[in-house]
Amino acid sequence: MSSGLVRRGGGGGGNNSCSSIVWFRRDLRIEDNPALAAGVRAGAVVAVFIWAPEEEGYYYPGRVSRWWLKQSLAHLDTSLKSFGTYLVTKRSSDSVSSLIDVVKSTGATHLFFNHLYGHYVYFHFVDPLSLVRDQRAKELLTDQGIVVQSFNADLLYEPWDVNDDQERPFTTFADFWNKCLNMPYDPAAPTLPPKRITSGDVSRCSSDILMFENETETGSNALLARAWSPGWSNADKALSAFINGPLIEYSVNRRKADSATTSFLSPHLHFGEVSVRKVFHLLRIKQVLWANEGNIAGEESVNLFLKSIGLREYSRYISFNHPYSHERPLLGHLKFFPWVVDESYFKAWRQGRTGYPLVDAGMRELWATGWLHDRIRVVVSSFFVKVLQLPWRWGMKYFWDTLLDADLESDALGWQYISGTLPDGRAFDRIDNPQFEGYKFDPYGEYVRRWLPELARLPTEWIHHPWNAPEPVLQAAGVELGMNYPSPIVEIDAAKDRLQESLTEMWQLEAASRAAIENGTEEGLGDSSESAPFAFPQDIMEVDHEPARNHTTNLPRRHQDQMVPSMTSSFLRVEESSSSEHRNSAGDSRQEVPMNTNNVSQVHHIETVNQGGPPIIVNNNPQWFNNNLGPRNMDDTAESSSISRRDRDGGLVPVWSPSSSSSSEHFVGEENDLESTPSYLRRHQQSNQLLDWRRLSQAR
DNA sequence: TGCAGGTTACG
DNA sequence: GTAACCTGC
Repeated sequence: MSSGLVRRGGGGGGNNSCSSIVWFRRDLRIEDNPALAAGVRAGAVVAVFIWAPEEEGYYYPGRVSRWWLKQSLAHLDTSLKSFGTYLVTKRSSDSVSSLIDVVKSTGATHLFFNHLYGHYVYFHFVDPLSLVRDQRAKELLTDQGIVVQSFNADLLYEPWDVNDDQERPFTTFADFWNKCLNMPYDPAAPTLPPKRITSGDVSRCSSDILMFENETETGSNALLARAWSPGWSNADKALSAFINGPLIEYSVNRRKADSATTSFLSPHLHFGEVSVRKVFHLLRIKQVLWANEGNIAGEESVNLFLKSIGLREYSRYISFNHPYSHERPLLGHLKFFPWVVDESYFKAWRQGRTGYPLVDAGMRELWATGWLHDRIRVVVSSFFVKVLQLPWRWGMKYFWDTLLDADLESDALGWQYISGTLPDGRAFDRIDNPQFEGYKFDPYGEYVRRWLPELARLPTEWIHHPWNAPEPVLQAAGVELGMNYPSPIVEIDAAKDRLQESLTEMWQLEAASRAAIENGTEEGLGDSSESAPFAFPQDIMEVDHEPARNHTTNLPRRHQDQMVPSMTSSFLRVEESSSSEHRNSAGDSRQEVPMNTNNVSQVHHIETVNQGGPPIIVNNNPQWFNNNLGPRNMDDTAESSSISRRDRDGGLVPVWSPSSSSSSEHFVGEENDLESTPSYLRRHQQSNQLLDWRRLSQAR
């Protein structure tokens, strides 16, 4: 494996300069990579990637996402070789112990890595937030005598640096983004790649071969390489191509479902192949240029594209401030929404057999390519939540499993926005009509015809509502509704009525639970303890199933936001714990941050039958995250925060603690939430506590 | 210029 | 559905 061409300093050569481990994660790039730059500055570098999908718990990456990762790592390795070293790869179920192994076998004295801000669902450590895990990694390695330093490479501004006038986190996107654009200091300017990288001593550090796909998957992935070129230098080319090409027309074209006028940067950004700060930087240059030229449309385009960058930032911001946002609605009342638990609906949606052409075209494109235009993501997810009224987390999980740019933070934000569970999200009771949206995003029906060949001969007049087409028209087009293309599985009008009823029920339950709390009737209408576990059959991906129709009565409904059926292979069962256990596990012991605690008792994963995939951790009670979160090593908030502004890299990271956003009226509904006894909102009174990581690492 | 009425966008 | 925005009198 060590075919390193130019292994300068290899084989014990790093005699007087120290050797650093650079831990690559979702920052698979050479350019503008602060951790790598720090390693190069310090001396010799051992570049490491650790594949530990078990640490993603429930969110094992989907097939196409793994394909991308594989290509991206190969690309990175090739680059590193040309710079003078190569990528050490490790297969692990525990990143931190693998890091320690690498430290021992290379004699490294430093570890550098870049922050992740996302959700993190690791069974052993039980943390909702990557930063918390990273802090723990830092402490363990510091105890081993390693100097550890971490950096921001993924965001324009660290989440804890963007606050309102009262130093509280924002709860709406527009305010957040406005603040970002008007910060007193610019985002750090992107840096150039190092000139060369001196390799650390990797002679005694073996690499593992990483398996990212099985044989079937290799076949399914064969076509991806035609459309996509993963890897950081390709990402850079894609960025230039977009900025010098389609960007100027972005404001005009961005709504077309079918167009190639979006940036296609999202998978590159997800894996950190391109630095968002570089994107921002180049956009600003164009913005200034076009503003000077009086090019209004160009300026507008930059602003709009910047906004989508801003949404990505905001998704990390939300994850940081609300570590459960991938699991549960940010507005508590949605917990009482009676979701329709109907797998045949779910299946029809996945297979693109809902009877609504725009939705179906989107779902088939997603399945076939792993890609979906942003507008169509909104259409299919909105249909999922509002028309089918399926639990939003199912849809989110399906996106996670199928999207090439699957990104838990962005997708959680998107689904919550669609579900109306953000203060600035869409209204609950708004149903978008796929027929009208069809003519908006795909006015000539070209997109539908591409993905639904059975409708290809239908005239544009009827393409988005074939159920209204006269029989002779259908016949001429070879369309037999209910036979080769389904009739709508749910009528929009019926969905509207049903949605109204559900919302009424939701508000009633919410009021009742509020009343129960005020009366001290503790559990009130608590739903968690009585929601039955939800098992899923294995046939989910079959293609030839005729979706069930006309479920107008007796729809199975649940009030809890169910755990997601696994799309890949698993048959899952969740064992409930008693609600008193919930309270206990959640309510106490937050001062201590036990290290290396195996909280099996809190984790209700009982049965996972799972073919070759990673162990899947199942839990439908998000509280289990809570019990070992907590501040330690706190600094004075104000002081630390001012330091962090001056010295952005490698220094300050706050210990996660719930944000103060619940004091905003927006989240007030959650405040009295009985099921979420230890609700992150309940603990909002605390502000983010800052921890000086550098202090830890300087204890050398 | 000011207002009514229509249109668009909405993270 | 609402609020900002545009248009025509």
